[in-house]
Amino acid sequence: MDGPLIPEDAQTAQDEAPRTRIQERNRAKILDAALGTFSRFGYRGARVDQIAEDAGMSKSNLLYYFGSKSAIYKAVLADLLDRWLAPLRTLDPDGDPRRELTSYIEAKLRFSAEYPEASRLFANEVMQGAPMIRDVLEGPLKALVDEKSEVLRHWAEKGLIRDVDPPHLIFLIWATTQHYADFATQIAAVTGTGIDDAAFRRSALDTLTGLIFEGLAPRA
Amino acid sequence: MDGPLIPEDAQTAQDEAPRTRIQERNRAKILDAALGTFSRFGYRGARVDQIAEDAGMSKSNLLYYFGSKSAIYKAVLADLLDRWLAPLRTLDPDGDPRRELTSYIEAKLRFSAEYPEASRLFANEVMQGAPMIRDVLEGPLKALVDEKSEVLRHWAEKGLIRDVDPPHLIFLIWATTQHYADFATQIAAVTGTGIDDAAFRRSALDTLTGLIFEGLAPRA
Amino acid sequence: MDGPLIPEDAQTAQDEAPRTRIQERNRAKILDAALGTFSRFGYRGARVDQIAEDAGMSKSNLLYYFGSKSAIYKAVLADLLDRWLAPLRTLDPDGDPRRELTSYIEAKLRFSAEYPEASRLFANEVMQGAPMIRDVLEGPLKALVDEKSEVLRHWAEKGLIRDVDPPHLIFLIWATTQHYADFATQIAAVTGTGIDDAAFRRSALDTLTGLIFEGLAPRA
Amino acid sequence: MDGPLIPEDAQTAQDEAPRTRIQERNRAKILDAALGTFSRFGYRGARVDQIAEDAGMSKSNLLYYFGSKSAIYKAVLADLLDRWLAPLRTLDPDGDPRRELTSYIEAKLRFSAEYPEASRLFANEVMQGAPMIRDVLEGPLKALVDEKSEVLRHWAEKGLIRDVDPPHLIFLIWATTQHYADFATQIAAVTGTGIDDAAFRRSALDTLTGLIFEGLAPRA
DNA sequence: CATGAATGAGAATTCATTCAT
DNA sequence: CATGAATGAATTCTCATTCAT
Repeated sequence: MDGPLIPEDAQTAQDEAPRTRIQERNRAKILDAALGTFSRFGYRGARVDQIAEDAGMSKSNLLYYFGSKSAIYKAVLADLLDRWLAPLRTLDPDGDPRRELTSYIEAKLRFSAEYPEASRLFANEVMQGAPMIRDVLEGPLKALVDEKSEVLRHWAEKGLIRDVDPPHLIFLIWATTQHYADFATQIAAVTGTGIDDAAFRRSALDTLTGLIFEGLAPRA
Repeated sequence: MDGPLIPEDAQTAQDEAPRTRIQERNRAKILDAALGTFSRFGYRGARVDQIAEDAGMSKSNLLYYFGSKSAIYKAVLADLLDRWLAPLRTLDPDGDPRRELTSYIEAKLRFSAEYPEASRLFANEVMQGAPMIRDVLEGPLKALVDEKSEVLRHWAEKGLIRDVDPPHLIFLIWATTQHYADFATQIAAVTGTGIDDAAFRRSALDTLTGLIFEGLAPRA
Repeated sequence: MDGPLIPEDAQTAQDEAPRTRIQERNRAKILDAALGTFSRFGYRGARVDQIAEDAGMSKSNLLYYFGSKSAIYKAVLADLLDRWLAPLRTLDPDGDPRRELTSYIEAKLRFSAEYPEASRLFANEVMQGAPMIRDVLEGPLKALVDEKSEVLRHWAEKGLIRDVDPPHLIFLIWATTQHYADFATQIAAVTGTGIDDAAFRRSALDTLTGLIFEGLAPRA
Repeated sequence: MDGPLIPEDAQTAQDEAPRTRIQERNRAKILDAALGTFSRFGYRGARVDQIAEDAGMSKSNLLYYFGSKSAIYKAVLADLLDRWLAPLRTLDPDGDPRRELTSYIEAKLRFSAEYPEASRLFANEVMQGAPMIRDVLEGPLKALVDEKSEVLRHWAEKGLIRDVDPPHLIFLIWATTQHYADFATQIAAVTGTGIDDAAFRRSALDTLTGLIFEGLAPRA
């Protein structure tokens, strides 16, 4: 549960080659541009030309760094998966449930606000059946969910929270927090603003935690 | 707020051409196949060939019915939009909040279970910036959300529910109920089952309504 | 030198079938529409759909009358070829050169004004190498030109006109008179009017005959 | 009245991209092949495949140079328009009318002999309504004709030529000289030779100038 | 007579990728 | 490192023609 969730392509890895400064920078520019394009159009819809242009280099040069379109896609996915999962990992069994969950939700909302494209790319990949990351979902992710479900059950047993089905609670948090990134267009159409607005993010967090906790809290 | 949300192409609609039996059947077969393909690959990723094959006809014949890929896409979208929105429309201001919201959530979950592809297609369209249905989002959808937000505020004033930000509550319901369709792959990877399983749907509904209402209910 | 220059397609001819009133009318509508389309776009550029639409019938029905696109084209060409050649045929060896040539030029200009599309279609066919009417050009047309060249030479011998190369004179008349139909767009762009304007046609005729005859007339 | 009549596509021109040797050669090969094909079949009838084949390169590579069929067509037209117009520009008001007009006619005949395909392409474009070059016809071309018409009127006033309607004289020259290129097929069918034959060109020029000038010359 | 349904052979582009320099 | 040149395998869409009714 430590290393990268997706192993880099052998082709790309080139363990021997200690990357130069310029290589490092170009790889970063490519991954950044690729994230933007893939998140907007999905894997098949994205064009290598556009990624290259956005990255400010020739298509040929881009393919010099990543041998193929799919290699870029995989690299981008690998890059974001770790960050996507990180927040859940920090959920502390020994912490106060309300505090722990609130800070988790807050972290997820922040992620949606800061990396909406990553969120959308992830959603896209999963919606298409997770062809590239199925292994990650069935392996590390499932393990993590199982582990944290245990934490929730543990809390319930101790009477700290009401007894709910842990996975469904986790899904609710994932769904709602991602929604602000993935459906930003719809939200903007309806409310005129979005998650990148601080006040809006605040009210989203308040409403969300309000709903969740007033429901979770054991009654007197 | 009655007619179809997306007007059919003038070209297609023409003089209200009374479609023959065979036309009706072929159009249906095409729309059905198209929904499957578009929902899996998005607009750009979908191939007309495949839609035709899934619909059991030649590509040429398919294009005899719908002049272009984008025409098919629009027709599919128009078809689903109405169904997607229908449940919210039925929310009755004079009904009991718990009963009303529960049946709304149930309807949405049922939609996710019965038409997961439609749900994913909708999500895909919105995630790409809603190029085709932006008007619908900013017009009819916004109007509907505004209207139902009033209902929620009304209920809060009467002390029937706790005072929450209505749009965020609506987003939460949308997000969670769609999640079961859109992220079915991830859910299956983690839980081994999904929304098409009756028991699972039951527990999803219970957990969801449990969380929402115990939090919405005004305290003594 | 009597029958039609292009024999009708065996397929179309159907000697046995004495055409009904309605058949006759539909054939005429088709030929008319076809002339318009072929003259605008050339053979390859023309679309059967459009001809059918212009003729006010279904594509299938059109193909019931003429078995194929090329059959329509041939029929149109045959129709116009005779009319195109007719004027030259009337040049009378025993008439007054000035009167004969003037009325010939006038007839050609009238043809350009009345049937500009026919003129353009003919031009188009010839410019593409006359694939359909090469036989007519090398046979009947050459014969006719030879015959009338003799007339011109005869006139020259009798001292009625100056001695010029007959074919070049004929070409000059063909070229200039057709120009007003074929290059109508260019002429309109430059002069703001065209051959369909009576005054313009008059001045074209006057200038043309003026140039030709003051040059042809033997000097004292 | 100096720069190219049709501005190159912004896309292509970009930063005055200094073309490499190989680019220059390939562009030339393409334009050459395109001229041949377009002139034979017109815009719609021409096939990109064939142009590529004639240019000795793959269709893909051709499209690497010119992004689309229409871009090639425009480039070809732009290339030829200037050359088509050039001769008229040189008509010198202070020169001797007979000498000036003769050398103009000679230049036009030479153009027809050397670039019959260009002539036919131009004719084709105009006959279809000049969709691409209407602006040129209504602007630069009209201006040029107006200017040279003044020259002719000026000559007439000075008694150097007979008083004729200048535009019609210009049309006569255009029509006849182009005729030898555009209707080469017909001319060959009738005479057995054509403008590419030196003797034939000579007799065409003599007959033409003979006709025109004996008519233009003021009588004693 | 007439039309709707269906199709296969094109035709123009698009696009990831390879090659040479 | 970097880029221009080149390509072949798709991919959408067009269009004349055939078939069934």
